[in-house]
Amino acid sequence: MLLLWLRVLRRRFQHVPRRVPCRHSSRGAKASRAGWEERNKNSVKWKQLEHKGPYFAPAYEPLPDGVRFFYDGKPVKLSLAAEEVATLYGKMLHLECTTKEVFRRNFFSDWRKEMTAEERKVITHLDKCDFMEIHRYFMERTEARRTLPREQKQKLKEEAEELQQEFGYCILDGHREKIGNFKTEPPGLFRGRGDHPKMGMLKRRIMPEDVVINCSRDSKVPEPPSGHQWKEVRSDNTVTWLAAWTENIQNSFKYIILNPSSKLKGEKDWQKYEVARRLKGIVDKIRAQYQADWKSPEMKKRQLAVALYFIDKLSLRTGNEKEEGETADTVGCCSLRVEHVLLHEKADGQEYVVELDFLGKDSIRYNNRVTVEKHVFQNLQHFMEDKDPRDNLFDALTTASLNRHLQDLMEGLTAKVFRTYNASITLQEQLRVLTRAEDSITSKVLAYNRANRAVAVLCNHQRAIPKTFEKSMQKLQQKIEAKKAQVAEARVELEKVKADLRTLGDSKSKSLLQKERQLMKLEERLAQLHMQAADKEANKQVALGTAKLNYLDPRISIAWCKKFQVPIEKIYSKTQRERFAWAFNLADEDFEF
DNA sequence: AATCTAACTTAGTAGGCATACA
DNA sequence: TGTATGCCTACTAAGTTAGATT
Repeated sequence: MLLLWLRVLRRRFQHVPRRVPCRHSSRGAKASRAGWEERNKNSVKWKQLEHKGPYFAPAYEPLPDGVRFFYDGKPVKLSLAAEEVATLYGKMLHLECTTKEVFRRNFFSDWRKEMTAEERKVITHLDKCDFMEIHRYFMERTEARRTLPREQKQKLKEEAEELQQEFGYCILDGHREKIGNFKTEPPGLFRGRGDHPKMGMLKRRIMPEDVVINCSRDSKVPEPPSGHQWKEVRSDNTVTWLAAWTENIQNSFKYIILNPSSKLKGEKDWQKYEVARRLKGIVDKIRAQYQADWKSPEMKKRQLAVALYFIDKLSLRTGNEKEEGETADTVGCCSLRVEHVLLHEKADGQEYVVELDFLGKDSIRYNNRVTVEKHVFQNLQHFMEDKDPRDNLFDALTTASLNRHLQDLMEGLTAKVFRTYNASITLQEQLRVLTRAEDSITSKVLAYNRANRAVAVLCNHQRAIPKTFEKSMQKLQQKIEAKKAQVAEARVELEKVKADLRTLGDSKSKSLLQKERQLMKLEERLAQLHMQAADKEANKQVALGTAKLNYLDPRISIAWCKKFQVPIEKIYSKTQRERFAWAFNLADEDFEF
């Protein structure tokens, strides 16, 4: 107990890098020194790093006098601290999370901590709190900003740009690089995903005193805001972050990091895909091995073989253990429980069907039925025998042991590489199947999106159905109906011209040709609309962006664009092109993943 | 060997913004 | 010229991995 407490204390008040010792610290044993220096040399991320430190969220601005908080029907003037937290809740009143019991309980408990003793005595039930005026005030403010005259908006934009120029860049090894997030996160109420036990807790304001600055020794050290000081200034060139602080919800670090367009990030991205390409070279061997291991007499080996099969075939995440009660209950491959698996000897006319149904990352549901080999099926039956629904399916397996095994198979191989590999190889293959050189650019882009979608489905990248989906779908249907009518009309006209032609001779043959061409065009357009509608429906719940940004080797897409003369702008937005800048010189039209 | 956790990648969403449309 | 629409980006939560510690 005491030990635990000490650990918590240390976690709270120190910020000691544990992975790589500070490069200036003296080393003990001489024998380990060479190894350390070797490792350290590889892990040096920069020689020079200079920046202005984070930009802090604006101080709290008290509510104007006309905006009141009511308790039990009576207006109550809150202390500044209590008022600030009340506004955080009031702003969110229109969101569903404020109706959730856990959210309300956590919020109220944390809010009471900010109250004066006096307030705490009076405000004892959230049900009796009325934030309506606060809510209205913030909604009106948002609305006012939205309807600001053009030149005012322009001015705000310029101010934002100025801020970006001042705080949004750093110097890294002589190059001016964009920072990803140069602002500290403002205080707010924690919005976990899914059934998060901590939703509604107060995420406290970050002060300069919380922030560790990382920059090179000889650089201009950023100035803390006046009257304040940094928690620490250090110079650790084995890490890539510029500043860091501990957040109070999970007690973990938050970092100020570089933008994906930076050289450092780009190189890392390139490396990631190179590892995945190396996997391509030995994946057959790995598959053969895990298939053989399904028959191993060792339970451990069989569990590993079946888990790896899932990771490979279904592109599941590895699935680390999580501390119960600290986060939403979600799982990945290694943390699957018996309750997440259903075995069907026969289903949908197939033998050996496995049904997986669980909440994965971000509490997104994974629900899939898949036919497996008999050995896999029998192994699963065995793994589930005499277990409770809440027991782990792979009880003899951890992510660490899995990754250790993979590391032995190939340097740099970890479980997530399979996701990258399968995603990229699927894109390449689908592009090959779906692209027709003679198609229009529009059709080719459609084909690309379909290939992208195949990957997104594989990786289970979902999104909420867009709020306007039904409406815009209806609109598209109307367009289709209108086009159908046009086609019908064109047909009638064509028939009429044909009839005229028979009675009046060939004097109108030119008009016949014209009508035929017109009909064809309309039919083509109708077919296109049908395709668009089918695509829209298929995309309803599928998020394409995640795969595009994180799993698909950009060289595949760039090569495809070059080969089929599709402008890259049709595939990548401006920021995406900046992010993938590293790939443009590395991919000619016959690049193969 | 198990556990912890720093540092990094991967993830969905809200809302801003540009563009199409009336 | 204002409004609806759909795309894009900022934001930040939630994963993975591996070195250090116990």
